[in-house]
Amino acid sequence: MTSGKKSFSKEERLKSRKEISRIFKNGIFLYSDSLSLGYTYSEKNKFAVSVPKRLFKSAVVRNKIKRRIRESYRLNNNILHNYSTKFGQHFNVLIIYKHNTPLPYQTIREELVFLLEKLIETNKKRPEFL
RNA sequence: GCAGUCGGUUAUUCUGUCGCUGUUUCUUUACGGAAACAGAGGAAAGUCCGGACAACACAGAGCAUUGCACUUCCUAACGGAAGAUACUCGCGAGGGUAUAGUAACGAAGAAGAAAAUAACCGCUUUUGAACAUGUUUCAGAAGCAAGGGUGAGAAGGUGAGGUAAGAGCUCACCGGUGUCGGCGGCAACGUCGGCAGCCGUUCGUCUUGCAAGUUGCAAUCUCAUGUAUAUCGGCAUUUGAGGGCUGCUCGUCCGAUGCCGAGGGGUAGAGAGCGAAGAUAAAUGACAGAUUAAAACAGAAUCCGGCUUAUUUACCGACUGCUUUU
RNA sequence: GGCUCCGUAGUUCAAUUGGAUAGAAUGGCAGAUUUCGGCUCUGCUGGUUGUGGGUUCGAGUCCCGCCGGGGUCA
Repeated sequence: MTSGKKSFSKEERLKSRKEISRIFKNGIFLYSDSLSLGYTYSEKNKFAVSVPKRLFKSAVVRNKIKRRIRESYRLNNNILHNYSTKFGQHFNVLIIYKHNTPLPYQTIREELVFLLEKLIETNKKRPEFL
């Protein structure tokens, strides 16, 4: 695992259409003020972002939000990787943007960190799902 | 100096830390790693046009449908440039819209007498009757487009002659149409002069010329997974039932490895198409600092050429109006 | 990404070749009826025809540009 480096390459992206629809069908969702996090268990940590076209018509705004979320995941994914190497549990994670105005980078990063820690705590409580 | 018109250019750059996509090279048994280079726009947008490219079964002919229609030049085509004419907005520089033909046919609601073969009111002459004997009233005949209200549009306009009253009925000037000739222009057309007949407007059908097969990269092809050329019924039997994502007809082509119907099964991946940006959950970024400020509109998915729309800052060129000074 | 269709009262739909005040049901409001409410009856209200231009004497209708909402294709 490349947990020491702050990278976000093709390997860590959630690409398969099947996996994403599995999250929507069977996944567990956690919420913060402006983000939703859906996840399932898997063999490797993977990550994807979605910003609905319903909220922002402009492609420029949608791209900007996606880049902010992806960047904050890249800088903070060691939270998830450290947990995985310790307990041997991996996740497919999907982040959906909910807020109807584009938020600055700082607040997005704080909310994402909050959600990732919440994800780890709920799984610590329920190890029987392994 | 201020306000404005038209045309054009520009669309940040640099440093540090971390990171993404592609190509090439090096390295490694392999996973991988390192370096170098390249990495959104003037509109990438809207999808409004046209073309390339691809598939479909396009020989060809006729009919229909749709679109376009001033002139010259450029273009593969859309379209563009420069002009012409008419209308229109602006004090102006300038901007916008339209443009083939008129032989034939049709329409123009309400209002108005009448919407093109114009007599309702009215004007004039005349016949008869009435009694109030008149510049009268009533009834009839004939002539008249000068006046009237309506309307987007009313039978060329003004003046004079003329007449019972009137009228392009005649004349002068003006406007418009057709035609002949001169001059200018490659041309559309402009301008000058002569002649003709006095000449309404809008729209549609129609006629002429040119162009157009349809569907679209989620097209299409290959591989992998899966599988089923399953099964049943009907049609047709060598001439034509049926068949086209291709407007209709003729013709042509396919046609038992056929067509139609019933019934039920499987895939949701990869590559080519696809590019010196080139992905396939889809890259071109985040933070800090500097540049006096980095801002507007906005993010490539087959490519190219236009059109239209959105829009910031700075600058350049040509020109217009107003004001002040010389 | 391509192709394609549609925007009329708060809601569901009409409106002849372009022809006059854009109509109907339902809803809302007021009144009558009832002890009160509902049902019922009567009257009123409600539209810049998505938006901006153009053609025309006249545009919901025809033409062009924007805005918004669907459908479809592998």
